[in-house]
Amino acid sequence: MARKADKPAQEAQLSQAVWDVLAGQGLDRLTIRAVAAAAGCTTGLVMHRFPHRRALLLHARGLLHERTRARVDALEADAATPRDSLRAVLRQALALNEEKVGETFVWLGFLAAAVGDEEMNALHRAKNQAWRERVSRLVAAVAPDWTAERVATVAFGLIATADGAATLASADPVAYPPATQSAMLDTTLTALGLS
Amino acid sequence: MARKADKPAQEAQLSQAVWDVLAGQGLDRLTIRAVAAAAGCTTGLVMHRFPHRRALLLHARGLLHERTRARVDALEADAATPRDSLRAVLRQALALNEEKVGETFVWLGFLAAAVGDEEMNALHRAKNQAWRERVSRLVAAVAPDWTAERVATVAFGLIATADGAATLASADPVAYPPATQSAMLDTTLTALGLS
DNA sequence: CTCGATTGGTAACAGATGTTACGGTAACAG
DNA sequence: CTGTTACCGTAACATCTGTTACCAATCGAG
Repeated sequence: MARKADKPAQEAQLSQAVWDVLAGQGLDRLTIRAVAAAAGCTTGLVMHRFPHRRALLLHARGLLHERTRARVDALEADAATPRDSLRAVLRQALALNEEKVGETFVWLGFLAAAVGDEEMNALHRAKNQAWRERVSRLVAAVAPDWTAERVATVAFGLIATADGAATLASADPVAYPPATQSAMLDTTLTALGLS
Repeated sequence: MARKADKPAQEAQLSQAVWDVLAGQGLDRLTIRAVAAAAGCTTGLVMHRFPHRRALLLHARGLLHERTRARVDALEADAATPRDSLRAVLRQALALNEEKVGETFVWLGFLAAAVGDEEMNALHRAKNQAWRERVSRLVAAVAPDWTAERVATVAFGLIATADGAATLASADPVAYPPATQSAMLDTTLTALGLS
């Protein structure tokens, strides 16, 4: 072998650069050169780590999924009751702070990029299915006597509410501040008998 | 004057072309030439109608808003009771048919394009505020004894749910078919005491 | 120490993109 | 009928994009 190069670390750093550009400048400015500049390297390194642009995006997309999964796992493990767990997991999907606003922008950018890109779309569907199963499991734990159909319907509603609220809040933080998002989530959970 | 040219009609046709490209090929394929091809004209006409690309996108974005506003107005006028009105208006925000799936893709594309584009973002905020006021008004009509704060919170929740469901369903129509979306909305409305 | 392999930067290339300049053409005014 | 003016297609331009080819630097193996 030759030089010591921590490939996974570099790939993670490049993925981070993809996030930064995506959250800060939008999808159309997401170019190889912009990513390289954000990562503090040249386009050469980028193209040595990833065969082409799509591979870079797909890796960054997977890493985003992995990061949120780890965070949600920790939240779920730390919660005392199923109710707390469900609420905490849904709260982390909201755009309650600057970091989450950026993350929602990134999520939105990837979703928009998935239009007309089957592989990206498949990645989204897989991640979303895991997310749906998790919320369904938590709902079932809080309401053990519900039918599977009602659990699925309510889980869908909660996911739509949380993702939709994060999207709205990211695009208009003034109209939907953290306290408003939080109150809305609690109101929804209470109405559904889950709080 | 010279040749007869129905400018508004052409602008609308070009906006429709923007719409088609955005829904069918995604945001990164939304180029002047692609729009011209979809509209069946040349890039010359496009650049004669609009000073630059951004103006074209902004106009198309406004037209999308206008179209949905007209549709929602009609639904609200046709409804017999406030409850029916609220339900009908929220249902049209879902992705219940192929056309609405495409429209959601377009909405998503514009939202992603608004990242890092202040003018586009301002347009989104204005449209969203009108949407929020409308839903708030309908909720208040169904539940006249609620406080203004509860009305606002519930309206936010309903908008987030509908928009989120439309987004999820557009990206994964198999997992979230029309019947599932519809059932979810009714479940949410019932839980909130609005059906 | 030397050779080879690996790493990563430089620069070039082909293609696409937004935009502009120009020319022909059709309709209306007189 | 004719001149003028709005209309719009053609083609060029400069720029930006993804991608590739090439080369210098660096480190481990023998």
